[in-house]
Amino acid sequence: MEEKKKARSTEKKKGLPDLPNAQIGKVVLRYAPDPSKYPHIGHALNYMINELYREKYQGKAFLRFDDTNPQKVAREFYDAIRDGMKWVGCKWDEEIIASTKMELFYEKGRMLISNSDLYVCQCDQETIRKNREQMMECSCRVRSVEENLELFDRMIAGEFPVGSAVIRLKGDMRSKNAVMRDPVMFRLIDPQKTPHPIVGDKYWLWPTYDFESSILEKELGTTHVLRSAEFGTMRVELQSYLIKLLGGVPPVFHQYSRFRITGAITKGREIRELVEKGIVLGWDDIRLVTISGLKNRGIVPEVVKDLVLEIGITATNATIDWKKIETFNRRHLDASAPRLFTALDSVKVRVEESPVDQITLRYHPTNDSLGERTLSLTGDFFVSGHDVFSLSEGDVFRLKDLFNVRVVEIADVITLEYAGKELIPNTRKLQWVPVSQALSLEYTIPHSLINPDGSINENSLELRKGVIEDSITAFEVGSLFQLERIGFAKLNKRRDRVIYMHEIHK
RNA sequence: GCCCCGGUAGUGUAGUCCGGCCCAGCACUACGGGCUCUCGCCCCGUCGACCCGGGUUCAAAUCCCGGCCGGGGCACCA
Repeated sequence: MEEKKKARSTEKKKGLPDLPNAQIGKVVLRYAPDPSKYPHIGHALNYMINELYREKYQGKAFLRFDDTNPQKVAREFYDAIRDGMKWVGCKWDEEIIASTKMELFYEKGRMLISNSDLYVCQCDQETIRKNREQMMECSCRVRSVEENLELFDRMIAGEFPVGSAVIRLKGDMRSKNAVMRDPVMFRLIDPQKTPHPIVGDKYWLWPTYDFESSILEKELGTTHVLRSAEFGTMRVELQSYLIKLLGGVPPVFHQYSRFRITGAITKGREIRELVEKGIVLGWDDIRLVTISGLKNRGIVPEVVKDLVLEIGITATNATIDWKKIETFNRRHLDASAPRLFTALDSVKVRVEESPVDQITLRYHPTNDSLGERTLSLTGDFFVSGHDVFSLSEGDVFRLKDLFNVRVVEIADVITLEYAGKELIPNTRKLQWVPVSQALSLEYTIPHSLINPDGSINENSLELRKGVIEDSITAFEVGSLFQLERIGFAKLNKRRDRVIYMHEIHK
C-alpha cells in the first residue's frame, strides 16, 4: 500500500497530459494571435502550452496572425507578439499572416458559393440578428449560384456600400447552436477609412474569423487547436463543419479555461485605461502583467513554463496568486543572481581601528561562476537605518562576512569598535557598504495596482533611497541581483554616481 | 432569455472515463522547527478539501437525478 501511494505521487509530476490523436512527428499546431493588443501573461501561457506540446510530439508549429479585421489590427502589435513569443522561448517553423492570403479566401469563397454553401445576403444587420434568433431563413438564401458569384465579385470590387451585403454560410437555421444559423463569412470594410497595416487599402471584402481560421486550419493541416475557452464551444462545430466542406479533417479542439491573477489587471481594456490615464508608465510598466511588463520587472521566462506545468490545461477557472509568480521567480534568481550589499535609508558608522583594509567576497555563496569582488575598507561604512534604529550602546553585532563590532556611541555618526573576527553564534548580521565605495541608490518598490477594495491604487510605486556598493558598475543595465536581506532587484540605469534599481520582489 | 462547460484544503492540481488499492496524493501559501556569516535558497514537520440534497450499490470524490454556485458562448471581434 505504501508503495502504491508512492508510485501514484511520483508517476505524474512532469509534463502536460497526452493529447488525443497525437502521434510523434505528426502534430501540427498553431499560435493564432490577433495583432490588436499587447500580449500579456495569458498569451504567454498559451504560447507555452503550444510550445510544450510541440516539443513533446516533435511537431510543427505556425505563428499565424489572424489579422482580418482592419478596424482593430495595428502594426505595432505584430512585433510585440513576436518579441513576446521569443522571450517566452517559443519556436515556430513558419509565419503566416492571414491578411496576405486574401486571394485564397476569395478563391475558397467562390468555390463554396459554386457548391451552394455560401450566399450573398442583403438583409440589414438587425434583420439578420432577428432571423437568427427566430430561426427564420431569409429570401436571400434562394438566390442562384450565378447571381451569388456575380455579386461576390462586385463586393470584392468595392461596388457595394459597407453594410449593404454580407456573405453567409448556408448552415442550419434551426440548429440549437446559434452559431450554425447561417453565420457571416465575409463582410465589407471600407479600406479608405481603415487601411490595413499590412495590405493597405486593397481590399473591401474581408473574411470573418471563423472563415479565415477554418481555411487556414485546413491549408496548414492543423491537427490540434489549443486555445482558451473565450472562443466558445459553439464555434467548434462551425469550424469543424467548414473544414469538412473544404475537404479537410477537423483538428482536435482543446479549450482550456481562462484564469485570473490576484492583485493584477489582466483585461486588455483595463490595462489600456491605466496606460491612457497615465497611472502606469506604459505597456511595459513593471506593475503590469503584459509580457513586456513582466520582462521589465525582472521575471524570468522560465516562470511561464513553471506556471503552465502547475496549472495545466483544465477547464476550471484558475486563480493564480501573484505570490506564486514571485516564488517561482525567486527560485530561479536565487540560483543565478549575484548578491550585493545595499543599505537603505543609509546611516554612517565608523569603526575605530578597523583591522581589515581589504576583503574579497563572493558574489554568490554556492555559484562559483559568478566570481567575486574585492572591497577596500577605511573603517567608514553605511548600514541600513532600519538596522541601526534598534541598536543601543554596548550592543555587539557583526558586519556580515567581515567582523564583529560593539556600539560605542550613538550620535550623528555612530561609533563602533572592533570586537573580534570569530563568528559569535546568534549575533545579528548586518550588510554594509564601504563609504569609499558607495554609490547612491534610488530604489523603487512596486506595489499592487489594485487596492484590497478593488479600486486603483494610485500610489503603487514607492521610492526609497540608499547606497549600494560600486561593484555593481561591473554589471550591465538590466542585470538581476539579490540585495541581501532586502530582496531581488533589477538594475535599470546608472547616471553619474546614482544607481537606479527596482525591487522585483522580496 | 437560450446553449455549453466546470465545482477536490487559502491557492493550483492528481484521482472522476473503466465505483473498491482514496478515512483522498502532490505543490504553493500559512504556521512551527532545522540549516545557513542574508529576513533569500534548502530541509523537516503541522493545520487544512471531495459544493449541497437525494438515489443506485456490499461499496461513490468517482455512476444517476435535482438544486446551488462559478465560467464561457449566443457579433458584419478574434
